[in-house]
Amino acid sequence: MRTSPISITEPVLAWYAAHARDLPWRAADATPWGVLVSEIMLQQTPVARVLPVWREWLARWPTPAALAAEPSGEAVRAWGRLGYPRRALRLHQAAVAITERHGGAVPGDHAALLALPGIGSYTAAAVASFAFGQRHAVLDTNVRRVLARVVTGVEYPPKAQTRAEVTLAESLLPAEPATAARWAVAAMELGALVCTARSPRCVDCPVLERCEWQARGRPAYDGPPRRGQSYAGTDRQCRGRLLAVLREAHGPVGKPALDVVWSDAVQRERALDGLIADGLIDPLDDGRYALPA
DNA sequence: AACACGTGGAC
DNA sequence: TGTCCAAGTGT
Repeated sequence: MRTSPISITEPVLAWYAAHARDLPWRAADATPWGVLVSEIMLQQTPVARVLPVWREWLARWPTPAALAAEPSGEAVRAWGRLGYPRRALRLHQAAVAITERHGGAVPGDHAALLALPGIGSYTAAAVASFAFGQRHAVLDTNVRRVLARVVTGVEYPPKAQTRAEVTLAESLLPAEPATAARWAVAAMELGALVCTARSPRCVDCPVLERCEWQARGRPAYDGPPRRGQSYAGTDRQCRGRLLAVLREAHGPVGKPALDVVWSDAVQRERALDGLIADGLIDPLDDGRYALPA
């Protein structure tokens, strides 16, 4: 452990001031709701794909109450092809909860955020930090990779987040809340732009001289193979096809319209049942199917 | 703790 | 072409 907080945070903050991307949810006029929507959309999803959808959402639903007033199916439809559509459903549920329990204002309290559907440890810390300027360890995949390299000296963090990582992230947090919040977003940005998973741009790194991975000669990852997620032919792909039919339809659709998008009937029924169980598709009394009301 | 959960761009 | 990966959460 070759770290004192100042030695890493200072250069990263300076680098961020000069190289941060100009993203709308970081603008001075961004609301906590805008930040929250961005954080949910960005889960496992690249910035470039989120940008246009985020703009549509914020223009259409500028407040949690505006979204809560619409059927959840509208959220699912407007989610488009971002993937993991249950996020849209949970964001709608969160909007309802915020409207009912918090008077329509996104809570700044970490515990209150954590209690909202679809918001876990990372997102609660991110919203509290980015939207409310609070001091929290914000540990996402970018930050975990940066710390693994710079501090621990290995190419990739462990598969599952460890207590040690949380402790390390907390130990690096600047004392001032406002500075801590800037460090949180700066460390993420460094991971997203410079300390990337593949082909890191070490020549552009503000902490190259303090990087333990660099000091060790950038040894390649040595550990159990990192999970490769197959997709073609899976229930996931089948669910995606099924839901796409509903998203693109104007109203309810009959069973045949769903049947034609997947040939394996057993798998198709299983996937449809799953979508219904998840609340992403409503089976109507007349035998047709629709996005949820 | 491991697994399910979408989608598409990059190499 | 297939693999890897992108600001995780819920079970």
